[in-house]
Amino acid sequence: MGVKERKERDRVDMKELILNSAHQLFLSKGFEEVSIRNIAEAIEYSPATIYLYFKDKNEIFYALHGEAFKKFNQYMQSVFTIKDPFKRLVAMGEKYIEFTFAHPKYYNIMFIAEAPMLCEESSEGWIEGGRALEALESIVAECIKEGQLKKQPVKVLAFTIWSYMHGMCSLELRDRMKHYTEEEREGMIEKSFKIFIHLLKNQ
Amino acid sequence: MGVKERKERDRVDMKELILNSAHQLFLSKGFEEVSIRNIAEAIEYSPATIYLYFKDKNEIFYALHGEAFKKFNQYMQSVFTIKDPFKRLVAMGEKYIEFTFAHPKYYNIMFIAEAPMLCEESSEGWIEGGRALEALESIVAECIKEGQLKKQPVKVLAFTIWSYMHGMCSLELRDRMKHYTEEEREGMIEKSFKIFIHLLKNQ
DNA sequence: TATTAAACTGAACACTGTTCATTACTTTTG
DNA sequence: CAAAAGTAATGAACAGTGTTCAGTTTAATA
Repeated sequence: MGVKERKERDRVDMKELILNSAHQLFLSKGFEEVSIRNIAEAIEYSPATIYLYFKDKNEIFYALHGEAFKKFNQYMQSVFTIKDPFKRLVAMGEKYIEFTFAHPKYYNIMFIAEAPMLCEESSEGWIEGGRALEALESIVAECIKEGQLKKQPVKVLAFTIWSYMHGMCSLELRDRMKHYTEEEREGMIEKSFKIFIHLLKNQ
Repeated sequence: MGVKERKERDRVDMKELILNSAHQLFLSKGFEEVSIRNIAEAIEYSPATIYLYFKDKNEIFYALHGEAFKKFNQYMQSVFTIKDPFKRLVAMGEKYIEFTFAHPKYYNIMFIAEAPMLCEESSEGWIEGGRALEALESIVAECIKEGQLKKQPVKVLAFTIWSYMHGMCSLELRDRMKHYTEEEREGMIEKSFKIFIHLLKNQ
């Protein structure tokens, strides 16, 4: 009587097959550029079949959104070995920048695209995303406790830092730095990051 | 022999007709949601006609991009009456936030959307956008000269401020603050802005 | 093996941006 | 004024999109 169980396994496998295919296409083509027909063709099924496993295109990319956050958290892992909380904070910022430009397509669905966000709030993608934010908040809290940051509401300060990081990265990703000459632009992000760290510290 | 001139006027008029229609539709429907057929229908021409006046859809929205920046600069005008440069800087930040949430669709094409940016670098849209940035830079320069901001490279510091403003506003616009409870979210932007201003000032 | 249930698909719907041959209109020339 | 030339506008088509659904194929059960 293990039929039901096997069917369930098959369903999960099929979902994974679709997702893997979508993932691969997504990384090579970008977000809006991948079509249901593309995915269907890659796995040699009819486009209609995909709708038996996912509500719509959005649901597929929402799943990728979760994976992107997993990769992001993985990326951050290395900084947690750093003892000094402020140094850890700085390292986290550097890793953030690194991740952004190493995986721009992930960054896009994580923080910029509007499509995949219209989903349920309490599911894998958001949970994984929440973890990253909590990590930042706990570092900020530590920095405050150790007197390396001025005492301030942790959530608000963490959000302020996140805002800056995201603003800078997304302006570059979305090509909004054309006002600057090649020369000015060269190293702008690194210089700005140093300034921001100074702003945080010097008080 | 005023025929050529009249023809040229007609051409400009037609371009304006298309642009106005696109503008209106854009404000009510959003960016990707407006189709060439929508615009054509609104002005009672065939879709193909539009391609006699604009290279593609992108070129149409690039023009709107310029208008958005004009509106933005208009919006900022009021702060220039403020004598004290730091107060002017703060007021500019407040206006920036105000503009973002008063005209989210403008903000989107100005700073977030990737579509209309693939155009020539030295045209109206970018010039108008450059003006806004120059305004910020000159205020920052003034603040430094008057000792209200620590001496630092103007361009980099201005970019840092812009990054923060943009990051915060775009995270909210693109609905990336679901991690926060309604309570936390309430006033988060204002609180963060205050913190950021403190970071800038206290040194 | 016949029946029931689940899985899958072809074709269609209503769209999209864009192109191009053909038609309609306007201006210039003989 | 009529014919030729030039410009403006369009209908229809192309190749694509997300999505739905009636109908077929495949698998499990009685």
